[in-house]
Amino acid sequence: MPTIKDIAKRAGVSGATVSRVINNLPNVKPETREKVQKSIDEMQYYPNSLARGMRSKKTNSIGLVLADITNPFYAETAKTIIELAGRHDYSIILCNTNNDLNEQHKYIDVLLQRKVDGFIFASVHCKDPSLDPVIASKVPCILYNRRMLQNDHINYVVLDNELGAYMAVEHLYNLGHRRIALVRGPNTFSTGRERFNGYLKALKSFGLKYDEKIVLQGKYSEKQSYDAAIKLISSKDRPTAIFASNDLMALSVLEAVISSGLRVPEDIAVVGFDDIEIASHSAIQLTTISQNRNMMAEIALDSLRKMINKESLQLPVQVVLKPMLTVRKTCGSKNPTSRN
Amino acid sequence: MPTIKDIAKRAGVSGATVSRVINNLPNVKPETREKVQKSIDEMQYYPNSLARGMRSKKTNSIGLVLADITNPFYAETAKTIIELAGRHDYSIILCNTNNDLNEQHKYIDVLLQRKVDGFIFASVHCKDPSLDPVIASKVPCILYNRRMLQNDHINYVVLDNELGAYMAVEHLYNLGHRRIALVRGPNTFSTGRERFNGYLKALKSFGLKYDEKIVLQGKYSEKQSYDAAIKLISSKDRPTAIFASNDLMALSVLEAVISSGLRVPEDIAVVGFDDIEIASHSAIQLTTISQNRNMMAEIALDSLRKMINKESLQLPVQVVLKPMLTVRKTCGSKNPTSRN
DNA sequence: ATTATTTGTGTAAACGTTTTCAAATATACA
DNA sequence: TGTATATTTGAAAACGTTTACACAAATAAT
Repeated sequence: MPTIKDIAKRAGVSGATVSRVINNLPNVKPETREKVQKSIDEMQYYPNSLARGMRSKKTNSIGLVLADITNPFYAETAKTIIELAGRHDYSIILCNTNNDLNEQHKYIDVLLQRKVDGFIFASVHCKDPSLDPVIASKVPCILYNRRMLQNDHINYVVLDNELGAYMAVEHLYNLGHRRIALVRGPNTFSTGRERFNGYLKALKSFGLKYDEKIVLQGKYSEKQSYDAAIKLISSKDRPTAIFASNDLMALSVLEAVISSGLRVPEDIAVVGFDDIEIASHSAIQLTTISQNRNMMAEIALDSLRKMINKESLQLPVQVVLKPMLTVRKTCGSKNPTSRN
Repeated sequence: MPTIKDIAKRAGVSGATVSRVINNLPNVKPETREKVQKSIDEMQYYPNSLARGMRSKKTNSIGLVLADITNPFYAETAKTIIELAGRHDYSIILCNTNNDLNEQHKYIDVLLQRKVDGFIFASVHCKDPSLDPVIASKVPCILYNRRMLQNDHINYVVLDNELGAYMAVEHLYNLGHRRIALVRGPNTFSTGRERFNGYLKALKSFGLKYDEKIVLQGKYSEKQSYDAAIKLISSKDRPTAIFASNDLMALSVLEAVISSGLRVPEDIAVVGFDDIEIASHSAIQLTTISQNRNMMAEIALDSLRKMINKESLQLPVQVVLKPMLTVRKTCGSKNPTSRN
């Protein structure tokens, strides 16, 4: 592979001049520039980004650490972030933690060695010591989708999950449901907690009493939600509606309901959370809580870029976006949200 | 950020010795090693991988260039590859081309500058000049899922798409279907071509005549398939079955059928290709062609690693895996493939 | 024509590692 | 004890860029 010196030699100039051409710096005679460019093209020269990074102390890379790329929620996020990052010449190093703190710890180690310019974490645990080295390193960093419990000074972009959950339950209540079950996410995730709190808040505000027998645990994106739903369905005082803490769980709940020979929404209504692509499919038609994922990703990346470039920016960045209720068919409403 | 010199100074040794400790090289006195390690821990030192890469001529990174991360097929692939790569200390730089040759060209440029140790392409076009620089660079490279038309010496792992398509049509034929439509993928993708050929081959072998009126184009993962299905459904000589060239297209076909008020499989049978996760959902139950994606990813990565490490390996690597028919409900078969 | 300024180019140091080579120290063997 | 050998360590060069600085050449101002 040719280096800057090879180009310099062939073009009959010094390395410095080649560098100036590569970086489009001024003070290069047009004909020199042309001569150099010709050599670059002819020799298929690709400037070594390692060497550049060494000097300039910037790698133009961002570590994207996410929970599960096969969850459409994250896939859609990753797509947007890769796209936006690319426009600003950043590459994305993708890490998939499966919500495992050990995995995350290892990936953080690697990314710190790779001297990434910034981190995006989607999604952290409420209490997440694996992030300590990142914070200590002072490398810019922002949380996405889930936030931490303490750590008041850390940047994040999240949804108002409490409000989202409230809206979901409110919708069910307005449709006449009085016994509303929750298949909730883990307490160790802010989303799990906050959506649970929204559920509680809604119950209270509508005068429904909290019944712990119909609040079951379903790990995110796991088939544990299926079992939870089966349990709910077969209980003697069966709920008329199930609110699942995310769409993947809602899909599992749907599976359970269907396989039990019950109908949605006639026998049991179902609401999800996230509005992943498949939720709108005519065979699914899941009523769910939507969020503007593109905006969320955009805010995360823009903030990160500003931190990296030391542009002025009110720190910490702590953005809480508003959710939307998207009504489809799984709750039996007569007024589905119109398609865009 | 501390460097190797800072550690050396604090531990009272030379940089060389620190390097030996970091790399677990022999010939370091145990107490020295300990002393150095202590400094490393205390100072939160992370060896600069750029500098290491400069010397060792290895970046321990692999460029994964894929068509669309929001297509579960690719998301599942990415997950496996990231996981396997991590085990061998490789990081993945993820690029998302949206099947756009220009995008791909830009990403390749970036990856060549980043001096990735290898490339995985999922998925290329039949004719794909954007790959020329990669081939010229001699950086190890393997194609995944789709291959190129000429270029006989390039490595790939693909499925026997022709056979898969044949099996899909055969299944429909055995269920009594005689008028089988195809919503096909682009001719510019090997999968589109090969699956089309398999379709043709099956028609011929079962004595069915090819009718171009029921072979429509549907871009992969686009809603164009929806329109194609609508057209098929509303044609005067309506087909009794539709074979879609991948699952995402099959999902769109299902949408079209449902929204036309027809039933699957009673009025129209549907087969897909890929067996993405959602295909097995009880609300979908898509009969489809399955492939062992994990094995495919594993072969791709293992081969690539061997090329990188210059281990002996029969080149070119050109693996064609066998597909499987997974029978569910969308064709009306009484004998679904048993779940694992 | 002389000086001042601008423009264009090259030299060399620096970025943080790894690795070769040589030197110093420790150990084995007689 | 002396020599041969093995072990442990350090100095310095190299990887491929960018950039500060110096200088030469070209242009502008007097």
